[in-house]
Amino acid sequence: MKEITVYNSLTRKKEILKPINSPDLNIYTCGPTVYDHSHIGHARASITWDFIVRFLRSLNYKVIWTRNITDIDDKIINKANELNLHPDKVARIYAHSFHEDMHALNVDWPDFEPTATQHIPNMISFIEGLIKNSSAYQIESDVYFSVSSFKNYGQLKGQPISELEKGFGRIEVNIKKKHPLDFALWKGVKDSNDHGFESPWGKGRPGWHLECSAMNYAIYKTNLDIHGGGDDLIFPHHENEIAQSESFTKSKFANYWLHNGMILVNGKKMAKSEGNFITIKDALQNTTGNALRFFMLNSHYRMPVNYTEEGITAAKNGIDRITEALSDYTTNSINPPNEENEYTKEFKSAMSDDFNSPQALAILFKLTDNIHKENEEKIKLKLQATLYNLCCVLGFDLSLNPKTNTGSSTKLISKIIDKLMIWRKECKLKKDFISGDKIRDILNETNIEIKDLPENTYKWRIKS
RNA sequence: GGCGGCUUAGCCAAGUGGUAAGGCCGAGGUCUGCAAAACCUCUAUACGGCGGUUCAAAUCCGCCAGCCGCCUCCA
Repeated sequence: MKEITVYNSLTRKKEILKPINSPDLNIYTCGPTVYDHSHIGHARASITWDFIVRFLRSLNYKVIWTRNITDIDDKIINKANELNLHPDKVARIYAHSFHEDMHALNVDWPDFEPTATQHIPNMISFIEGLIKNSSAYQIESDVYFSVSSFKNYGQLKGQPISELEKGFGRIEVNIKKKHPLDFALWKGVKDSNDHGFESPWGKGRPGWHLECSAMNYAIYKTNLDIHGGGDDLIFPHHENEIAQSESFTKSKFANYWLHNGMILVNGKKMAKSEGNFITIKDALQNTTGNALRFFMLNSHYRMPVNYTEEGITAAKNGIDRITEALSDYTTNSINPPNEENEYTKEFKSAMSDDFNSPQALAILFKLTDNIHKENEEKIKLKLQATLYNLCCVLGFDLSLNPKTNTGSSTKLISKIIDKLMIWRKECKLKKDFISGDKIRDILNETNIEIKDLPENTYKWRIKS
Protein backbone atom coordinates (compact mmCIF):
# COMPACT_ATOMS: atom_id res chain seq x y z
CA MET A 1 0.00 0.00 0.00
CA LYS A 2 1.33 3.38 -1.02
CA GLU A 3 2.42 5.66 1.78
CA ILE A 4 0.23 8.69 2.23
CA THR A 5 1.34 11.90 3.83
CA VAL A 6 -1.17 14.24 5.41
CA TYR A 7 -0.81 17.67 6.93
CA ASN A 8 -1.67 17.30 10.59
CA SER A 9 -2.93 20.51 12.21
CA LEU A 10 -1.94 19.11 15.58
CA THR A 11 1.76 18.93 14.76
CA ARG A 12 1.71 21.55 11.96
CA LYS A 13 3.55 19.33 9.56
CA LYS A 14 3.04 16.61 7.01
CA GLU A 15 3.16 13.14 8.47
CA ILE A 16 2.91 9.62 7.10
CA LEU A 17 -0.60 8.33 7.63
CA LYS A 18 -0.48 5.26 9.82
CA PRO A 19 -3.93 4.01 10.80
CA ILE A 20 -4.14 2.49 14.27
CA ASN A 21 -5.43 -0.78 12.90
CA SER A 22 -4.68 -0.70 9.19
CA PRO A 23 -6.40 -1.31 6.82
CA ASP A 24 -9.25 -0.16 9.08
CA LEU A 25 -9.43 3.61 9.11
CA ASN A 26 -11.83 5.62 11.23
CA ILE A 27 -12.61 9.14 10.16
CA TYR A 28 -15.00 11.62 11.72
CA THR A 29 -15.83 14.96 10.17
CA CYS A 30 -17.95 17.79 11.49
CA GLY A 31 -21.23 18.20 9.65
CA PRO A 32 -23.67 21.10 9.53
CA THR A 33 -25.97 22.68 12.06
CA VAL A 34 -29.30 22.39 10.30
CA TYR A 35 -31.05 25.70 10.87
CA ASP A 36 -31.03 26.88 7.24
CA HIS A 37 -30.18 25.66 3.76
CA SER A 38 -26.57 24.61 3.48
CA HIS A 39 -24.14 27.00 1.85
CA ILE A 40 -21.23 26.49 -0.50
CA GLY A 41 -18.87 26.33 2.46
CA HIS A 42 -20.66 23.14 3.47
CA ALA A 43 -20.26 22.01 -0.13
CA ARG A 44 -16.53 22.60 0.07
CA ALA A 45 -16.20 20.63 3.27
CA SER A 46 -18.43 17.78 2.13
CA ILE A 47 -16.71 17.43 -1.22
CA THR A 48 -13.34 17.50 0.51
CA TRP A 49 -14.09 14.67 2.91
CA ASP A 50 -15.95 12.77 0.20
CA PHE A 51 -13.05 12.71 -2.23
CA ILE A 52 -10.57 11.93 0.52
CA VAL A 53 -12.68 8.98 1.66
CA ARG A 54 -13.14 7.80 -1.94
CA PHE A 55 -9.40 7.96 -2.51
CA LEU A 56 -8.56 6.08 0.69
CA ARG A 57 -11.08 3.41 -0.28
CA SER A 58 -9.54 3.15 -3.73
CA LEU A 59 -6.33 2.18 -1.93
CA ASN A 60 -8.29 -0.55 -0.16
CA TYR A 61 -8.44 1.10 3.23
CA LYS A 62 -11.55 -0.04 5.06
CA VAL A 63 -12.83 3.41 5.89
CA ILE A 64 -15.60 4.04 8.35
CA TRP A 65 -16.71 7.61 7.88
CA THR A 66 -18.94 9.43 10.32
CA ARG A 67 -20.36 12.87 9.72
CA ASN A 68 -22.68 14.30 12.33
CA ILE A 69 -25.66 16.58 12.08
CA THR A 70 -26.18 19.13 14.83
CA ASP A 71 -29.92 19.17 15.25
CA ILE A 72 -30.28 21.09 18.49
CA ASP A 73 -28.78 24.45 19.36
CA ASP A 74 -29.71 28.09 19.86
CA LYS A 75 -29.93 28.92 16.18
CA ILE A 76 -32.33 26.06 15.54
CA ILE A 77 -34.47 27.10 18.49
CA ASN A 78 -34.53 30.70 17.28
CA LYS A 79 -35.57 29.56 13.84
CA ALA A 80 -38.25 27.34 15.37
CA ASN A 81 -39.65 30.28 17.32
CA GLU A 82 -39.54 32.42 14.21
CA LEU A 83 -41.45 29.84 12.15
CA ASN A 84 -43.58 28.68 15.05
CA LEU A 85 -42.45 25.11 14.56
CA HIS A 86 -40.99 22.48 16.85
CA PRO A 87 -37.16 22.60 16.78
CA ASP A 88 -37.09 18.96 15.67
CA LYS A 89 -39.14 19.80 12.64
CA VAL A 90 -36.87 22.71 11.72
CA ALA A 91 -33.91 20.38 12.00
CA ARG A 92 -35.56 17.72 9.85
CA ILE A 93 -36.50 20.21 7.16
CA TYR A 94 -32.96 21.48 6.78
CA ALA A 95 -31.34 18.09 7.26
CA HIS A 96 -33.44 16.95 4.33
CA SER A 97 -32.35 19.98 2.34
CA PHE A 98 -28.73 19.14 3.17
CA HIS A 99 -29.22 15.59 1.93
CA GLU A 100 -30.69 16.88 -1.32
CA ASP A 101 -27.61 19.05 -1.75
CA MET A 102 -25.25 16.18 -0.99
CA HIS A 103 -27.04 14.09 -3.59
CA ALA A 104 -26.74 16.87 -6.17
CA LEU A 105 -23.02 17.11 -5.43
CA ASN A 106 -22.61 13.33 -5.64
CA VAL A 107 -21.27 13.25 -2.08
CA ASP A 108 -21.47 9.68 -0.85
CA TRP A 109 -23.44 8.85 2.29
CA PRO A 110 -21.24 8.60 5.36
CA ASP A 111 -21.36 5.25 7.14
CA PHE A 112 -22.83 6.92 10.20
CA GLU A 113 -24.70 10.16 10.45
CA PRO A 114 -25.50 10.65 14.11
CA THR A 115 -27.55 13.56 15.37
CA ALA A 116 -27.20 15.26 18.73
CA THR A 117 -30.75 14.50 19.80
CA GLN A 118 -30.17 10.76 19.28
CA HIS A 119 -27.27 10.92 21.67
CA ILE A 120 -28.65 12.84 24.66
CA PRO A 121 -28.23 9.89 27.08
CA ASN A 122 -24.68 9.35 25.83
CA MET A 123 -23.87 12.99 26.33
CA ILE A 124 -25.34 12.96 29.83
CA SER A 125 -23.22 10.00 30.87
CA PHE A 126 -20.21 11.64 29.24
CA ILE A 127 -20.76 14.73 31.39
CA GLU A 128 -21.21 12.58 34.48
CA GLY A 129 -17.86 10.99 33.78
CA LEU A 130 -16.21 14.38 33.42
CA ILE A 131 -17.73 15.63 36.67
CA LYS A 132 -16.59 12.45 38.43
CA ASN A 133 -12.97 12.99 37.47
CA SER A 134 -13.08 16.71 38.28
CA SER A 135 -12.86 17.92 34.68
CA ALA A 136 -16.24 19.57 34.90
CA TYR A 137 -18.33 21.41 37.44
CA GLN A 138 -21.96 22.29 37.89
CA ILE A 139 -23.20 25.81 38.54
CA GLU A 140 -26.95 26.02 39.01
CA SER A 141 -28.38 24.04 36.08
CA ASP A 142 -25.33 24.51 33.85
CA VAL A 143 -22.29 22.28 33.63
CA TYR A 144 -18.94 23.64 32.45
CA PHE A 145 -15.74 22.02 31.40
CA SER A 146 -12.77 23.26 33.38
CA VAL A 147 -9.94 24.02 30.97
CA SER A 148 -7.47 24.32 33.83
CA SER A 149 -8.00 20.62 34.52
CA PHE A 150 -6.60 19.69 31.12
CA LYS A 151 -2.90 20.38 30.91
CA ASN A 152 -2.70 20.27 27.12
CA TYR A 153 -5.45 22.81 26.56
CA GLY A 154 -4.47 25.00 23.61
CA GLN A 155 -2.32 22.40 21.86
CA LEU A 156 -4.32 22.50 18.63
CA LYS A 157 -4.46 26.27 18.57
CA GLY A 158 -0.79 26.37 19.46
CA GLN A 159 -1.16 28.72 22.39
CA PRO A 160 -1.14 28.04 26.12
CA ILE A 161 -4.08 29.10 28.28
CA SER A 162 -2.14 32.17 29.43
CA GLU A 163 -2.01 33.44 25.82
CA LEU A 164 -5.53 32.40 24.92
CA GLU A 165 -6.86 34.44 27.84
CA LYS A 166 -5.61 37.63 26.22
CA GLY A 167 -8.15 37.35 23.44
CA PHE A 168 -10.90 37.76 25.97
CA GLY A 169 -10.37 41.45 26.53
CA ARG A 170 -13.14 42.55 24.25
CA ILE A 171 -15.90 40.03 24.75
CA GLU A 172 -18.40 39.66 27.50
CA VAL A 173 -17.46 36.89 29.88
CA ASN A 174 -20.02 34.82 31.66
CA ILE A 175 -19.13 35.59 35.26
CA LYS A 176 -20.63 32.36 36.49
CA LYS A 177 -17.77 30.41 35.00
CA LYS A 178 -14.63 29.77 37.04
CA HIS A 179 -12.41 30.57 34.08
CA PRO A 180 -13.29 32.62 30.98
CA LEU A 181 -12.21 29.78 28.69
CA ASP A 182 -14.41 27.20 30.41
CA PHE A 183 -17.18 26.12 28.08
CA ALA A 184 -20.68 24.75 28.56
CA LEU A 185 -21.25 21.01 28.48
CA TRP A 186 -24.86 21.40 29.55
CA LYS A 187 -26.93 24.56 29.32
CA GLY A 188 -29.93 24.70 31.64
CA VAL A 189 -33.09 26.28 30.24
CA LYS A 190 -33.95 29.75 31.49
CA ASP A 191 -37.68 29.12 31.47
CA SER A 192 -39.22 25.72 32.17
CA ASN A 193 -41.36 26.14 29.05
CA ASP A 194 -38.26 26.37 26.89
CA HIS A 195 -37.30 23.43 24.71
CA GLY A 196 -34.99 21.06 26.51
CA PHE A 197 -34.17 17.58 27.75
CA GLU A 198 -34.30 16.18 31.27
CA SER A 199 -30.96 15.64 32.96
CA PRO A 200 -29.46 15.21 36.43
CA TRP A 201 -28.85 18.98 36.39
CA GLY A 202 -32.37 19.87 35.37
CA LYS A 203 -33.97 20.56 32.03
CA GLY A 204 -31.54 21.82 29.43
CA ARG A 205 -29.61 21.00 26.33
CA PRO A 206 -26.10 19.90 25.50
CA GLY A 207 -23.31 22.31 24.63
CA TRP A 208 -22.29 22.16 21.01
CA HIS A 209 -18.76 20.87 21.47
CA LEU A 210 -19.90 17.86 23.46
CA GLU A 211 -21.78 15.97 20.78
CA CYS A 212 -18.74 15.14 18.66
CA SER A 213 -16.88 13.72 21.64
CA ALA A 214 -19.84 11.70 22.90
CA MET A 215 -20.77 10.38 19.46
CA ASN A 216 -17.24 9.33 18.68
CA TYR A 217 -17.07 7.44 21.91
CA ALA A 218 -20.44 5.82 21.25
CA ILE A 219 -19.69 4.86 17.65
CA TYR A 220 -16.03 3.91 17.56
CA LYS A 221 -15.26 3.04 21.20
CA THR A 222 -11.67 3.59 20.17
CA ASN A 223 -9.47 6.49 19.18
CA LEU A 224 -9.92 8.11 15.81
CA ASP A 225 -7.42 7.93 13.01
CA ILE A 226 -8.59 11.14 11.35
CA HIS A 227 -10.74 14.00 12.57
CA GLY A 228 -11.68 16.57 9.94
CA GLY A 229 -13.51 19.85 9.77
CA GLY A 230 -13.35 23.41 8.56
CA ASP A 231 -10.34 25.40 9.71
CA ASP A 232 -12.67 27.84 11.45
CA LEU A 233 -13.47 25.01 13.87
CA ILE A 234 -9.90 24.59 15.10
CA PHE A 235 -10.56 26.89 17.97
CA PRO A 236 -12.51 26.54 20.10
CA HIS A 237 -14.56 23.63 18.77
CA HIS A 238 -11.86 21.06 18.08
CA GLU A 239 -9.70 22.23 20.95
CA ASN A 240 -12.65 21.60 23.23
CA GLU A 241 -13.39 18.21 21.70
CA ILE A 242 -9.83 17.14 22.47
CA ALA A 243 -10.07 18.43 26.03
CA GLN A 244 -13.35 16.62 26.71
CA SER A 245 -12.52 13.37 25.03
CA GLU A 246 -9.04 13.00 26.40
CA SER A 247 -10.17 13.95 29.90
CA PHE A 248 -12.90 11.33 29.64
CA THR A 249 -11.01 8.44 28.04
CA LYS A 250 -7.52 9.30 29.32
CA SER A 251 -6.17 8.44 25.88
CA LYS A 252 -5.47 10.25 22.64
CA PHE A 253 -8.62 11.36 20.83
CA ALA A 254 -7.49 11.59 17.20
CA ASN A 255 -4.09 11.02 15.62
CA TYR A 256 -4.53 13.26 12.58
CA TRP A 257 -6.43 16.54 12.44
CA LEU A 258 -7.25 17.66 8.91
CA HIS A 259 -8.81 21.02 8.17
CA ASN A 260 -10.31 22.34 4.98
CA GLY A 261 -9.91 25.98 3.94
CA MET A 262 -12.75 28.46 3.82
CA ILE A 263 -14.81 29.62 0.86
CA LEU A 264 -14.41 33.34 0.31
CA VAL A 265 -16.85 35.52 -1.54
CA ASN A 266 -15.45 38.83 -2.74
CA GLY A 267 -12.28 37.99 -0.89
CA LYS A 268 -13.99 37.68 2.48
CA LYS A 269 -15.01 34.61 4.39
CA MET A 270 -18.57 33.79 3.53
CA ALA A 271 -20.93 34.63 6.36
CA LYS A 272 -24.48 35.84 6.76
CA SER A 273 -23.28 38.96 8.53
CA GLU A 274 -21.12 39.84 5.51
CA GLY A 275 -24.12 39.54 3.24
CA ASN A 276 -22.24 37.19 0.95
CA PHE A 277 -23.98 33.98 1.85
CA ILE A 278 -24.57 31.62 -1.10
CA THR A 279 -26.54 28.43 -0.64
CA ILE A 280 -25.72 25.25 -2.53
CA LYS A 281 -29.16 25.44 -4.10
CA ASP A 282 -28.42 28.98 -5.33
CA ALA A 283 -25.10 27.89 -6.76
CA LEU A 284 -26.67 24.94 -8.54
CA GLN A 285 -29.08 27.25 -10.35
CA ASN A 286 -26.26 28.28 -12.63
CA THR A 287 -24.05 25.26 -12.68
CA THR A 288 -23.83 21.54 -12.03
CA GLY A 289 -22.58 19.45 -9.16
CA ASN A 290 -19.68 18.28 -11.29
CA ALA A 291 -18.63 21.84 -12.07
CA LEU A 292 -18.86 22.82 -8.42
CA ARG A 293 -16.81 19.77 -7.47
CA PHE A 294 -14.22 20.58 -10.12
CA PHE A 295 -14.09 24.15 -8.83
CA MET A 296 -13.37 22.89 -5.32
CA LEU A 297 -10.89 20.22 -6.40
CA ASN A 298 -8.95 22.66 -8.55
CA SER A 299 -7.61 24.21 -5.35
CA HIS A 300 -5.83 22.27 -2.65
CA TYR A 301 -8.29 21.43 0.14
CA ARG A 302 -6.39 23.43 2.76
CA MET A 303 -6.28 26.66 0.74
CA PRO A 304 -8.98 29.28 0.88
CA VAL A 305 -11.02 29.50 -2.31
CA ASN A 306 -12.53 32.65 -3.72
CA TYR A 307 -15.95 31.92 -5.19
CA THR A 308 -16.55 33.86 -8.39
CA GLU A 309 -18.73 33.49 -11.46
CA GLU A 310 -15.57 33.41 -13.58
CA GLY A 311 -14.18 30.60 -11.49
CA ILE A 312 -17.37 28.58 -11.80
CA THR A 313 -17.46 29.11 -15.57
CA ALA A 314 -13.84 28.04 -15.87
CA ALA A 315 -14.62 24.94 -13.81
CA LYS A 316 -17.66 24.15 -15.92
CA ASN A 317 -15.63 24.35 -19.11
CA GLY A 318 -12.82 22.32 -17.62
CA ILE A 319 -14.88 19.39 -16.39
CA ASP A 320 -16.85 19.47 -19.61
CA ARG A 321 -13.74 18.75 -21.60
CA ILE A 322 -12.86 15.82 -19.39
CA THR A 323 -16.30 14.23 -19.52
CA GLU A 324 -16.46 14.83 -23.27
CA ALA A 325 -13.61 12.39 -23.67
CA LEU A 326 -15.93 9.77 -22.19
CA SER A 327 -18.97 10.61 -24.31
CA ASP A 328 -18.57 7.51 -26.48
CA TYR A 329 -17.35 5.33 -23.62
CA THR A 330 -19.65 2.69 -22.31
CA THR A 331 -19.13 0.80 -19.08
CA ASN A 332 -21.08 -2.05 -20.65
CA SER A 333 -18.36 -2.74 -23.14
CA ILE A 334 -15.77 -5.23 -22.05
CA ASN A 335 -13.60 -2.94 -20.00
CA PRO A 336 -9.95 -3.59 -19.53
CA PRO A 337 -9.23 -4.46 -15.92
CA ASN A 338 -8.50 -1.55 -13.66
CA GLU A 339 -4.81 -2.07 -13.96
CA GLU A 340 -1.94 0.10 -12.87
CA ASN A 341 -0.48 2.29 -15.55
CA GLU A 342 1.55 5.47 -15.77
CA TYR A 343 -1.56 7.61 -15.24
CA THR A 344 -2.89 5.79 -12.20
CA LYS A 345 0.59 5.81 -10.71
CA GLU A 346 0.95 9.54 -11.18
CA PHE A 347 -2.55 10.06 -9.87
CA LYS A 348 -1.88 8.07 -6.72
CA SER A 349 1.40 9.80 -6.22
CA ALA A 350 -0.23 13.24 -6.41
CA MET A 351 -3.12 12.27 -4.20
CA SER A 352 -0.87 10.55 -1.68
CA ASP A 353 0.85 13.86 -1.04
CA ASP A 354 -1.75 15.36 1.24
CA PHE A 355 -4.51 14.81 -1.32
CA ASN A 356 -3.16 17.11 -4.01
CA SER A 357 -6.29 17.22 -6.14
CA PRO A 358 -5.12 20.06 -8.46
CA GLN A 359 -2.23 17.87 -9.54
CA ALA A 360 -4.57 14.92 -9.88
CA LEU A 361 -6.78 16.97 -12.20
CA ALA A 362 -3.78 17.76 -14.37
CA ILE A 363 -3.41 14.00 -14.91
CA LEU A 364 -7.06 13.74 -15.97
CA PHE A 365 -6.39 16.42 -18.57
CA LYS A 366 -3.34 14.57 -19.82
CA LEU A 367 -5.50 11.46 -20.21
CA THR A 368 -8.18 13.50 -21.94
CA ASP A 369 -5.70 14.83 -24.48
CA ASN A 370 -4.30 11.39 -25.18
CA ILE A 371 -7.75 9.85 -25.60
CA HIS A 372 -8.49 12.36 -28.35
CA LYS A 373 -5.21 11.76 -30.07
CA GLU A 374 -5.39 7.97 -29.89
CA ASN A 375 -6.34 6.23 -33.14
CA GLU A 376 -6.04 2.68 -31.93
CA GLU A 377 -9.47 1.75 -30.57
CA LYS A 378 -8.19 -0.80 -28.07
CA ILE A 379 -5.70 1.59 -26.52
CA LYS A 380 -8.27 4.38 -26.50
CA LEU A 381 -10.69 2.16 -24.60
CA LYS A 382 -8.03 1.47 -21.98
CA LEU A 383 -7.33 5.15 -21.57
CA GLN A 384 -11.02 5.85 -21.25
CA ALA A 385 -11.41 3.15 -18.64
CA THR A 386 -8.60 4.74 -16.68
CA LEU A 387 -10.11 8.19 -16.97
CA TYR A 388 -13.50 6.85 -15.97
CA ASN A 389 -12.09 5.19 -12.88
CA LEU A 390 -10.07 8.22 -11.82
CA CYS A 391 -13.11 10.46 -12.27
CA CYS A 392 -14.99 8.13 -9.97
CA VAL A 393 -12.24 8.30 -7.34
CA LEU A 394 -12.57 12.09 -7.36
CA GLY A 395 -16.32 11.70 -7.12
CA PHE A 396 -17.44 13.12 -10.44
CA ASP A 397 -20.92 12.03 -11.45
CA LEU A 398 -20.66 10.35 -14.84
CA SER A 399 -24.29 9.36 -15.03
CA LEU A 400 -24.94 12.32 -17.34
CA ASN A 401 -23.08 10.41 -19.99
CA PRO A 402 -25.79 8.73 -22.08
CA LYS A 403 -23.51 5.77 -22.75
CA THR A 404 -22.82 4.99 -19.12
CA ASN A 405 -26.28 5.75 -17.83
CA THR A 406 -28.86 3.07 -18.34
CA GLY A 407 -31.47 4.86 -16.26
CA SER A 408 -35.00 5.16 -17.65
CA SER A 409 -34.97 8.95 -17.87
CA THR A 410 -31.81 8.88 -19.96
CA LYS A 411 -33.36 6.28 -22.24
CA LEU A 412 -36.40 8.50 -22.65
CA ILE A 413 -34.26 11.54 -23.46
CA SER A 414 -32.34 9.40 -25.89
CA LYS A 415 -35.53 8.37 -27.69
CA ILE A 416 -36.72 11.97 -27.97
CA ILE A 417 -33.37 13.06 -29.35
CA ASP A 418 -33.41 10.24 -31.87
CA LYS A 419 -36.81 11.40 -33.14
CA LEU A 420 -35.67 15.02 -33.39
CA MET A 421 -32.56 13.94 -35.21
CA ILE A 422 -34.61 12.07 -37.81
CA TRP A 423 -36.47 15.32 -38.40
CA ARG A 424 -33.18 17.20 -38.56
CA LYS A 425 -31.78 14.76 -41.09
CA GLU A 426 -34.83 15.35 -43.32
CA CYS A 427 -34.29 19.11 -43.08
CA LYS A 428 -30.66 18.75 -43.99
CA LEU A 429 -31.39 16.50 -46.96
CA LYS A 430 -33.80 19.19 -48.20
CA LYS A 431 -31.03 21.75 -47.63
CA ASP A 432 -33.32 23.45 -45.13
CA PHE A 433 -30.41 24.28 -42.86
CA ILE A 434 -32.29 26.99 -40.98
CA SER A 435 -34.87 24.54 -39.62
CA GLY A 436 -32.27 21.87 -39.07
CA ASP A 437 -30.02 24.18 -37.09
CA LYS A 438 -32.97 25.38 -35.07
CA ILE A 439 -33.45 21.84 -33.74
CA ARG A 440 -29.80 21.72 -32.76
CA ASP A 441 -29.95 25.15 -31.15
CA ILE A 442 -33.01 24.34 -29.09
CA LEU A 443 -31.37 21.20 -27.74
CA ASN A 444 -28.25 23.19 -27.03
CA GLU A 445 -30.27 25.59 -24.90
CA THR A 446 -31.15 22.66 -22.65
CA ASN A 447 -27.47 21.76 -22.37
CA ILE A 448 -27.78 18.88 -24.81
CA GLU A 449 -24.91 19.16 -27.21
CA ILE A 450 -25.30 17.74 -30.69
CA LYS A 451 -22.27 16.97 -32.79
CA ASP A 452 -22.73 16.25 -36.47
CA LEU A 453 -20.67 13.38 -37.73
CA PRO A 454 -20.11 12.24 -41.31
CA GLU A 455 -23.01 10.81 -43.36
CA ASN A 456 -25.74 12.50 -41.35
CA THR A 457 -24.92 10.65 -38.18
CA TYR A 458 -24.58 12.41 -34.85
CA LYS A 459 -23.49 12.14 -31.26
CA TRP A 460 -25.04 13.82 -28.22
CA ARG A 461 -24.25 14.43 -24.60
CA ILE A 462 -25.43 16.49 -21.69
CA LYS A 463 -23.02 19.30 -20.86
CA SER A 464 -22.18 20.66 -17.43
C1' G B 1 -2.72 42.58 21.07
C1' G B 2 -1.67 36.99 20.33
C1' C B 3 -1.50 32.90 16.83
C1' G B 4 -1.84 30.91 11.89
C1' G B 5 -1.99 31.38 6.59
C1' C B 6 -1.57 33.61 1.71
C1' U B 7 1.02 36.81 -2.41
C1' U B 8 3.26 32.37 -9.26
C1' A B 9 1.25 34.90 -16.63
C1' G B 10 -5.30 38.49 -18.44
C1' C B 11 -7.95 35.05 -14.60
C1' C B 12 -7.75 30.43 -11.51
C1' A B 13 -3.95 27.28 -9.63
C1' A B 14 0.16 23.17 -8.57
C1' G B 15 5.13 23.24 -7.37
C1' U B 16 9.76 23.18 -0.21
C1' G B 17 17.00 23.71 -3.32
C1' G B 18 18.59 22.25 -9.76
C1' U B 19 16.25 26.21 -13.62
C1' A B 20 8.44 27.05 -13.61
C1' A B 21 2.29 21.28 -13.95
C1' G B 22 -2.53 22.02 -15.36
C1' G B 23 -7.04 24.65 -16.37
C1' C B 24 -9.97 28.96 -18.08
C1' C B 25 -10.47 33.35 -21.11
C1' G B 26 -8.90 35.79 -25.70
C1' A B 27 -6.66 35.74 -30.94
C1' G B 28 -5.37 33.12 -35.49
C1' G B 29 -5.49 28.48 -38.25
C1' U B 30 -7.16 23.12 -39.80
C1' C B 31 -11.89 20.59 -40.20
C1' U B 32 -17.46 21.73 -41.16
C1' G B 33 -23.26 23.47 -45.38
C1' C B 34 -22.91 26.39 -40.76
C1' A B 35 -21.70 24.82 -36.02
C1' A B 36 -19.87 21.90 -32.05
C1' A B 37 -15.92 19.00 -30.52
C1' A B 38 -10.95 17.96 -31.51
C1' C B 39 -6.10 19.36 -33.15
C1' C B 40 -2.00 23.20 -34.10
C1' U B 41 0.01 28.15 -32.96
C1' C B 42 0.09 32.58 -30.15
C1' U B 43 -1.21 34.85 -25.43
C1' A B 44 3.53 32.74 -21.54
C1' U B 45 11.20 35.65 -21.27
C1' A B 46 4.57 34.59 -14.69
C1' C B 47 7.25 33.38 -8.75
C1' G B 48 4.89 40.92 -3.92
C1' G B 49 9.60 44.10 -2.47
C1' C B 50 14.63 44.35 -0.39
C1' G B 51 18.66 41.79 1.66
C1' G B 52 21.18 37.04 3.12
C1' U B 53 22.78 31.62 2.77
C1' U B 54 24.25 28.46 -1.51
C1' C B 55 27.81 26.31 -7.19
C1' A B 56 22.38 26.77 -7.60
C1' A B 57 16.40 29.95 -4.34
C1' A B 58 9.45 30.50 -6.42
C1' U B 59 11.42 27.02 -2.89
C1' C B 60 15.76 28.06 3.06
C1' C B 61 16.69 32.58 6.56
C1' G B 62 15.76 37.88 7.88
C1' C B 63 13.23 42.44 7.24
C1' C B 64 9.22 45.12 4.75
C1' A B 65 4.47 45.68 2.21
C1' G B 66 -0.41 44.00 1.01
C1' C B 67 -4.40 40.57 1.85
C1' C B 68 -7.05 36.75 4.68
C1' G B 69 -8.48 33.66 8.84
C1' C B 70 -8.95 32.32 14.16
C1' C B 71 -9.09 34.30 19.20
C1' U B 72 -17.35 35.13 19.59
C1' C B 73 -21.84 31.01 16.44
C1' C B 74 -19.50 29.26 12.01
C1' A B 75 -17.60 24.04 7.01
